[in-house]
Amino acid sequence: MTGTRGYHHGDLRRTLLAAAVDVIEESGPAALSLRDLARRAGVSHAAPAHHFGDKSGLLTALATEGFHLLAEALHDAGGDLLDRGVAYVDFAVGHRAHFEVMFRPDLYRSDAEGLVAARRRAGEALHSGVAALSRERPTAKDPQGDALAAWSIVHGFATLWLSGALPPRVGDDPRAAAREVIHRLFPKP
Amino acid sequence: MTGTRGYHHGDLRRTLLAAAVDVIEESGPAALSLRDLARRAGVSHAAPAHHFGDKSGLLTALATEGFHLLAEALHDAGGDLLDRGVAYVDFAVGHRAHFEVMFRPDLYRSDAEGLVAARRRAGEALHSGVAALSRERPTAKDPQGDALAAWSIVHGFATLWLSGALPPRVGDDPRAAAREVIHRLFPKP
DNA sequence: AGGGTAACTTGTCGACGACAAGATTGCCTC
DNA sequence: GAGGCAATCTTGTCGTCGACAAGTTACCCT
Repeated sequence: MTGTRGYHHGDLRRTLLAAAVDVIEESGPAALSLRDLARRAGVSHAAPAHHFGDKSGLLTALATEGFHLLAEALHDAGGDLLDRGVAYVDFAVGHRAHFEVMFRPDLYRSDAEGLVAARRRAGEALHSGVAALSRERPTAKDPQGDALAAWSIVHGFATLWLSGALPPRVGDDPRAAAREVIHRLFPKP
Repeated sequence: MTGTRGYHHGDLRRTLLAAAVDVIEESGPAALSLRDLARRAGVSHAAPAHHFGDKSGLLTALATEGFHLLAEALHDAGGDLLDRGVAYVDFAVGHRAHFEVMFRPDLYRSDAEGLVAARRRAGEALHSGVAALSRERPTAKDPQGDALAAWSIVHGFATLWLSGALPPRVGDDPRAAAREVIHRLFPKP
């Protein structure tokens, strides 16, 4: 059913998205080409347009998928704020292609219906982690400010890590390094 | 001398870089086209190649210029860590085109000679701010970890701000919002 | 004055994105 | 089980772009 033989591919949409992830992980979003994706999937050069409309349609789908995956990853990380922060970084490193597209709204249609919903879902998962913080640290006066600071520090660390801008001494374990960085923002007794 | 008349443009290199900044600020780096820049400057479609070799050459020059500007901005901000952090965010917002290219190494030649030097200069300006912190807070045990956390939080805030991902309630003054966020990482007595 | 060289032009090629129009297949209904 | 219908994919084409090659112009220096 998912075989590639025959006139109908069977699962071309998913195949194209997976190929896009491969290309972006190898060479970045700038190197993405619909014709190349079609070649990798073994279909004609115009086949992708049927599923995504145009290039930004494909990237919209990729970003939407990314926000859903991020929301799930944050959910699975449990209620602890530190763990959620590490999960955020872990998602960025483990789904680098999705992450690189998600925060580049000039590449896709940021007002697309499914995307808006997925982004809101991820945003809520992000905020509920900070709500847990307010419970365990009653001294916190401004949970929204805490949320912004937490989001900034994990997002910045992830972005710097992915761009290769960090000095080598940071090491090669993003989870451990992220944990230390987040710990500085919310020190535990 | 800098007039556009005659066969020789006079200052084409700078004109092209300025036009690239305009395009990127309007539509992002993905929309950049050498032929469009040439049209804006009133020269032939192949003129840019003479100055920059190819597209990544132009973006290498833009990133190099960006790192120099960032180093100067950090220097001018003075010795206080908080002020330097605000200056970092202010640079990102005020030179959004440069900033967006600088941390996207897949767009340019990250091993180019001038670029490596400029990036190191900016890195030193970033670190010397944290050295000042160690002086005023002798309790700090790990200045390199502090530097990484500080860089992460300002870089993350700037990136989120530029991507438009922040909720509207953060307001429209990036300097003030950045100051609050950084203050959470390094609270003053 | 004149030659050398940097700066710019014209011309061309292959690749890409987008669009149009046609071919094929699975499915649904009667 | 036969016909029709819609979704899926193909072929063909156009304008634009990046890159390269080869030629042209103007500045500069002695």
